Amino acid sequence: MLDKRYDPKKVEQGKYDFWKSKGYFTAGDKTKNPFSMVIPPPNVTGKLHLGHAWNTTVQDITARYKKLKGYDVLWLPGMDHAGIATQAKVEEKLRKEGISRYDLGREKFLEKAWEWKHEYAKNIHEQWAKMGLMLDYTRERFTLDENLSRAVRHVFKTLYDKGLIYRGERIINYDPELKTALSNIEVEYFDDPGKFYYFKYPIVGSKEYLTVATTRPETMFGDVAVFVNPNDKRYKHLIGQKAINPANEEELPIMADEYVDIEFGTGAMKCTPAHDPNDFALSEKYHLARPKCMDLDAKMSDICGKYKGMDRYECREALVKQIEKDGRLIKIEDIVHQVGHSERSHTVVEPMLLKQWFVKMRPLADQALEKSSVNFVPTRFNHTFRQWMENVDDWCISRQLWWGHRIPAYYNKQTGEILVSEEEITDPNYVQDEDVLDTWFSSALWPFATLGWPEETPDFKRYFPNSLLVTAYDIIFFWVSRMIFDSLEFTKESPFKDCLIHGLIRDSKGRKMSKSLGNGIDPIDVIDKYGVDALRYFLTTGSAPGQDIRYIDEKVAASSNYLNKIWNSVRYVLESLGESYKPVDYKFNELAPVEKHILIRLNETIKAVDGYMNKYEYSMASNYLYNFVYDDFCSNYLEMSKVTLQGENEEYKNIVRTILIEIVRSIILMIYPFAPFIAEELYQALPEHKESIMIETYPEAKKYQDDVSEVELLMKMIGELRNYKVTNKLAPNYALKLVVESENQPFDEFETYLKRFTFAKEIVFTSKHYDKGMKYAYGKMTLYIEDEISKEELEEKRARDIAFLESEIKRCEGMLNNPNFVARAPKEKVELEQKKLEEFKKRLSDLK
RNA sequence: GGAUGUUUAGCUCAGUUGGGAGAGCAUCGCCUUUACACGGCGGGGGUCAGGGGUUCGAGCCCCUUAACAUCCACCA
Repeated sequence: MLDKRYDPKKVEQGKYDFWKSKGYFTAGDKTKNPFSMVIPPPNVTGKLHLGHAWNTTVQDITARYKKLKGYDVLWLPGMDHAGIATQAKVEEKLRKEGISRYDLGREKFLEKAWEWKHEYAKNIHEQWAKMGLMLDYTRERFTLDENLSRAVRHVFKTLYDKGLIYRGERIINYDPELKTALSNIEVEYFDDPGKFYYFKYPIVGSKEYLTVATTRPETMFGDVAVFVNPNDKRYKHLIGQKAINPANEEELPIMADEYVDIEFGTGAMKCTPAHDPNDFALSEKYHLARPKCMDLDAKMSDICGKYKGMDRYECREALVKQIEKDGRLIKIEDIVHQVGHSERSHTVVEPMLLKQWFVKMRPLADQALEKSSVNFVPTRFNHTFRQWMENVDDWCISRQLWWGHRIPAYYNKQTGEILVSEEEITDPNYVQDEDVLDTWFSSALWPFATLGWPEETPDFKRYFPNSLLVTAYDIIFFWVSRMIFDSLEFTKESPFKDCLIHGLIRDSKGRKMSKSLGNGIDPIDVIDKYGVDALRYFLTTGSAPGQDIRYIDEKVAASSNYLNKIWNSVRYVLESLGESYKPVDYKFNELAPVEKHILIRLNETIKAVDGYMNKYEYSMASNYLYNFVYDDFCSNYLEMSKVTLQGENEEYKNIVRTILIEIVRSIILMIYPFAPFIAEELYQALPEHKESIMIETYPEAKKYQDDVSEVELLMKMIGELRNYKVTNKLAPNYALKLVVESENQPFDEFETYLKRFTFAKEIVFTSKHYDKGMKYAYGKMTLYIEDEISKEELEEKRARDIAFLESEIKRCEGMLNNPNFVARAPKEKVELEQKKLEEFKKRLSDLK
């Protein structure tokens, strides 16, 4: 017996462990077709947030739905070592203990990092369990597992041998706090307030000077030239001359290149090849030197004279003061400009000239553009992906960290020769590269490396390519695109068939959830308050694909109320079964119209829901189910069925009970992917059930058909009579006297239902023309309310109805008189409109 | 500068090849009716951002304007 109230805590109790222990999460049934997904591996840096909850719920809904549809579902779990993020956290923890990673050394530090990993992996497992995710833990992976590491080395070596990985000195984004290189996409640009400094650069052998403006005076020690535009009339005569660098009194050649924008600043630009990518390009073009004025701590280097060792910002201030003292400062302008910040440490990144490892992107990107068959949902994200691929730069993959996959490159101590090897080289003449690889280098192999690749394992053969990948749009560049090009390069196939993209979750005001704003919401708190099913339902319904959603507490509460509604309707059905209940075989054609009607609606609903589930349109699917549950089932049929259940016809009672069970069973199965815990609880309470809902099959739509328009008329009449009472300030149970004029006698129970729902004291059925009281014309039938109704009221109602019908008739006629419509529209649509027109015309003539 | 998205009821949002504008919350009225007061029944509230076009018919398709948001690329 179910409790009177739906209690999420009680319902959730024990179910996850039960499912897991039964092995329902484990894939491998070879008699079925495979459906495979890999989880986007969360970072082992902290606890999961609402974004993870959303992402994993979408996958879990898919997995549970597909399982019920008869697939062998593999949903592979795992976690990401998250190089920079984790190392930063571990270092922060050590700092609080007063130690740095250098105090510990590489090996000891890595031990600490592994400790951290184990601790946080435990948290993540607990959260996955709370969310109810049907993950196949027998296949769980971690990006630093030996088999994944082997895949990483294999990929590195193969790309290196093909010339697609190279080591070179280029301008990269450097994070001075974490002391590592970053890739371009790990840099976030913000509008920062800054200053634009205008300095005098005296011309050698002349009294003239050139005004050069810069936002970064501290890099002046690395200047090698001043550039102007060759077409700039102001400076034409200076090209080829020399200017004095006011920072260090060195002579700089004045050179010309089209790159310089005449309009911007003073039209004269200082060139610092080692600290600016554009200047670096100029230095390549003109073979200029590339002096570095900063070291790896972002402190000023040897070439900076008295500023050596100074912090970059302190140097800026001091240098400007010095130049001002020298009388060479013209002005300082306040500006707002875009400044790059490290995605992880949030410090201002420093473009630096460093020797790093790169993936040569052009050939890989072109291949991806040409051969990718990934089907993005919604499709517009395909453009996002393609656009990025078309403009991608080479990918800097080396990181000056310890936590990660060590670069499998070895250098000959004498010759400096590079040896790349998948196996460890123990030859004492060789020393391994100190750096590790970008985390995303290994994540990019996730869909196939987790299945055993590069070995042709049975899992790899069966579950690759994956059926689906689900992720938020913010990591299409970081992850999705890289999986696609690596997969095409190494497996010759796209990594997954479909890629379902969802949005980001925001707070109730639409702001991003962030630690600094303190507006983050812990999924666990939500679960404690409303239950995990309500959270899951909230996250995956009521929004459009690819859109962001806001967390709104009231909506989770509403979800919980909906589940409570289902709970209570099921409880009622179960309680109304009685001792003697036995399911019976019934023939649809022999049922009463009310039963036919609800079964037709049920099957329409199943068809719609199943269709949308299949397209990953969970919002639409849930919407159809919701309307069915509230309107068709709870408000209408459930109430109507009480007439039979409280009546004397024992035989038909059992048919109604059978149908009620069939309906709630279908509802439970359809709500199950969204809300598995309550669904399992309700399912177990059904008179006939398997060991678990997880091994059930999804309801199948039956093709029932019949004319049930009388049932619809009945409902319409009930609605109008209720409305009539409210607008006339009559009590809901006020007993009206009704007359129903009808050509044919409506179905047997028509009167009973009408009476029960409207408290009518008397209903007269007649086939003769009648005309008294308030009139509601439905074409087939006309309803009259015989009561103390004023003339004006009647006239008003009549005028309203006539106006409505006339406008509808006009609409129908407009359509039907259009040869294009009749010729092109679907036949059913045309017929439907003809039918409607006929009915409207009849009703209008009834009124007049 | 380029791209994408958003603009629909007081608020938050749905709206499936173009074919009678919806939900939740809020609000108002009635109802302690034996599944559910985490409820029932009913109501009010929208020129679907503005303009133009295609069409018999546009929230939906095309063009355009505006506001907001996001992403990419950026000038020292």
